[in-house]
Amino acid sequence: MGKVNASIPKGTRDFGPQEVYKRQYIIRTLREVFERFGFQPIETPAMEQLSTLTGKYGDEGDKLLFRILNSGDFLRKADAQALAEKDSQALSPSISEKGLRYDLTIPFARYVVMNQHAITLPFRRYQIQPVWRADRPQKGRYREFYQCDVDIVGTGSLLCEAELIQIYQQAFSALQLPVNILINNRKILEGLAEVIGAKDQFNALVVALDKLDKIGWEKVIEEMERNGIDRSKAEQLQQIIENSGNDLSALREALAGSAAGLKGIDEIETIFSYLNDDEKAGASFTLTLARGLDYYTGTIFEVKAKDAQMGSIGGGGRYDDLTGVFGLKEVSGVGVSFGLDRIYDVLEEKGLYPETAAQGTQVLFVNFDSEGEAAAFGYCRELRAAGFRAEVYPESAKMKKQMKYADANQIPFVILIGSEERQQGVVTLKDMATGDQSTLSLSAVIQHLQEHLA
RNA sequence: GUGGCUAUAGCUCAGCAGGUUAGAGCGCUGGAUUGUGGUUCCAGAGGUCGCCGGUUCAAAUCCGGUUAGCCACCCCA
Repeated sequence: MGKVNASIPKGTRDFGPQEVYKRQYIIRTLREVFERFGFQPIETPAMEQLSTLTGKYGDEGDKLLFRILNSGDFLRKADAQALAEKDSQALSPSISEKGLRYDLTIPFARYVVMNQHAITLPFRRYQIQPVWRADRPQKGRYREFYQCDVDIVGTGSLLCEAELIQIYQQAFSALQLPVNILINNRKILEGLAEVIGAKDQFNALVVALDKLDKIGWEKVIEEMERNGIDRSKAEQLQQIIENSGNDLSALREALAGSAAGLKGIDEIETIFSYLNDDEKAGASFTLTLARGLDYYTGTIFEVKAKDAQMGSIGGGGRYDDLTGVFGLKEVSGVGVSFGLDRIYDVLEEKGLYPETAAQGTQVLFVNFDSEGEAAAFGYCRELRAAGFRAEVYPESAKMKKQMKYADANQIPFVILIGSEERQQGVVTLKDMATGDQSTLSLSAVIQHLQEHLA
């Protein structure tokens, strides 16, 4: 076999031990919060039927789906005409029936429909798994990344929205990461479109408005015009938004002509009424927040880390009829997602990992010779039984090499058992941070470690 | 899908008005120190300069192509 270049696909990454420890720390923290709120874990397959995935994320989303080539002699069953014309898009359905999941929400909707018999609504689930998007990678954007989703389906209660805000706050508080939580309601945006008479260009309006912070009113209006919204209507929208800002009562007057808009305002007010003062302070109604995904129908959320060069690290919203496309009507759901990889990047950038995030070996036994090795192996067994993470260096290499190994792996304690120690039935314990050494019995070692390791 | 930048040792990079033998720091190996790492000193190994082609007496250096990575746009976690 020829030598192949060692590489991994664009937009994917290997994670070394230190990185995995940190990722596990984030996941552990999130899971604790999720479970505190009564959410239950599920997992779904990496691949789904392509029919489950297509058409759910808009045209853009469909392009970003990773498709899995059928096994076997797939060309024999391929659409002959599409193949002859080299029409990839038309050919695709006949040679690819499966795809990698694009998010966790659609697979969850599919799960709910398929497992109706086994779950009791309302159902609270969390799910921490990778998703894949055939995007062009860049900072904070990967082709394989983890989402950590919490959703409640089977109730339209706005208590759920309030809980999700609490979950965001408690999770990021536990991670010691300051964030802004932005909240809006799709119905309010619909109300705006209705009031200015641009109901038919709702999507264009929302996509353009979402960029307001970034590009300013002039460019937003230009983009709206490009997408068929009259300039006068766009300017009317600007007027409304500048007048009311994020003030709900002012907005209520402006949207007086829209039933949907007023309902949206009612919903936001109800949600805030459930929150205490601290919680209210950490979440802000943001009229220009407009998440693109087509299925949101009510509240929408987005989370951004404060003072960080990173897009959103979380988002979500309510979808009144998510399971409808799979044949289960009138099941409302609301949920939010945490972007693990982006949270990781921000914590890394800000140096916010606690020292306890690492979970490496705590004690290394130096290997002197075959007799010492056997003694070390036995002591190591006892330390492990006592709950410590311990290992014996597997061969009697030079002491310098073994010490370097302990150093490189940030192992805080080293135990030496040479002939002298063996004769006296003791071991030498070295604290790598201070360099201090002491000769102790194993039970004294255990006591010492219990006092000095977290 | 569109645009910009980059590619030299295991890693981070220098070298590039073309010119003999391609360098540094870190890391690695050995030694100073045959029971002591992280500091210090000495020595050593390690490169078809991403790949293909062109210009030239001569290319890591200039030109074209190609591949890969990064960044931005679109969109998003």
